[in-house]
Amino acid sequence: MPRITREDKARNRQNIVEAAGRMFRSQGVDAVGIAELMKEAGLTHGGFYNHFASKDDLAAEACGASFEASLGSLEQFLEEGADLNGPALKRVVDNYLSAAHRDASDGGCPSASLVIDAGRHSDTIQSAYAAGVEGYLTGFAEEFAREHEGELTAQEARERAVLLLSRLVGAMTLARAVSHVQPELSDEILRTCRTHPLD
Amino acid sequence: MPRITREDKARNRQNIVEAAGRMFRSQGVDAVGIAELMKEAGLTHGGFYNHFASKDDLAAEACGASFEASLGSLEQFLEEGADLNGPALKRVVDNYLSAAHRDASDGGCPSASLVIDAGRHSDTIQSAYAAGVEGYLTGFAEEFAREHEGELTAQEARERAVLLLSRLVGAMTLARAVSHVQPELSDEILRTCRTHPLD
DNA sequence: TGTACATCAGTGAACGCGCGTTCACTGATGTAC
DNA sequence: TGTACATCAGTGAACGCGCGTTCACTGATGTAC
Repeated sequence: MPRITREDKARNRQNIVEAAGRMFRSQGVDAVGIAELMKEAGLTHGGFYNHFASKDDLAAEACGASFEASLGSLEQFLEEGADLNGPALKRVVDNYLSAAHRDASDGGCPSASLVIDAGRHSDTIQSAYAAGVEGYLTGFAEEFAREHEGELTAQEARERAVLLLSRLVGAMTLARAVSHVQPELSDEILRTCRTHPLD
Repeated sequence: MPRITREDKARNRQNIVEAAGRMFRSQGVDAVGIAELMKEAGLTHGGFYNHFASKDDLAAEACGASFEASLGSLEQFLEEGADLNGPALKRVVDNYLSAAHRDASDGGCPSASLVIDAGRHSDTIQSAYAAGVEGYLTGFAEEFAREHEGELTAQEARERAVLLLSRLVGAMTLARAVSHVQPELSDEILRTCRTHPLD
């Protein structure tokens, strides 16, 4: 029917979601326009509404997709880590609180990048965000339980997950907030929280 | 010279800064328009540029003023706390990670409310934000040193301050991000971090 | 398999709107004498 | 102290701009026969 194939349409849609995922995370939902976003996906702005009912709808889907990708990486990281020496979560933390993640052009972990956007936009976005956060907490809690088998109750593992994610998100958002004017302070925040992730 | 007295002008200016402080913290800098903000201060939008060179300039000043007020409250809280039984910082944490603070209509602590705005706006704002964060860290570190006199090196007190602020900011922003769609998760985050602020 | 045609993804101009900012105007205040 | 006048804070209309969204149009694709 269209002047492109169905496969092309599906690919275009996916390109939009992925571009939005990156741009919304790195610049914030409000700071990215439809035209800019469609251009990044290799299209013109007019076609946007062939794929999504509104910008908010796309934001919610992009948020969900970003979390899905991010959680996928986390799972993979933890599985690989099980074979190496040293606790895998420690390596997750070192990666999370790295300068590279702070400066990531794709915005990095959605838990940190979208934490303010989630609260300030539609409930659709907030629901996708909350589901992603729950995914992170579950993943962390499972890993805590695995690394301290028999020593931690499920409740304690869950608590540690909440404590860890709060620390990670706080440290990363703070580090980003001051990185341009106080790079040493930004580095100090990351370094300190890397060294004592659960103190 | 003007049709109001100099005192009136100064009072108007202060009203604008205070209104901006509240509104920027609770809704974000971009979400608040000049007209809306001037109305809240009891004025019309045209007069804005008699007081400030740009919206960014006001945002920076409002950020600084919000931190000043916030740090003032903190100092006072800590001084009062010295007389009471129980560590004062524990009470600071309980206050910070309360549902009331999460839902505060004035946006609450600028460290948490402006953490994303700081990174995404002009360096003027970011500088004011970074100075405020440094103020919080110094205040916390001093109190840690006071409460554990002789047990902590200055370095260790500073580290604890960084760890605590990261936890507080992360927990508060996460709790706010999910509060409308997952109120139980939001409460869980606050409760867990209240119970184990430095674990 | 071949042909005629309806579909609809993509295009880019256009719409309405709200934003930050500018401007001509006003009139009470502060100043100069 | 009293008067004449210059100043400038406040007002509200207006400007230019970019936004999200809509629309008429296009033409290759997918479908019906």
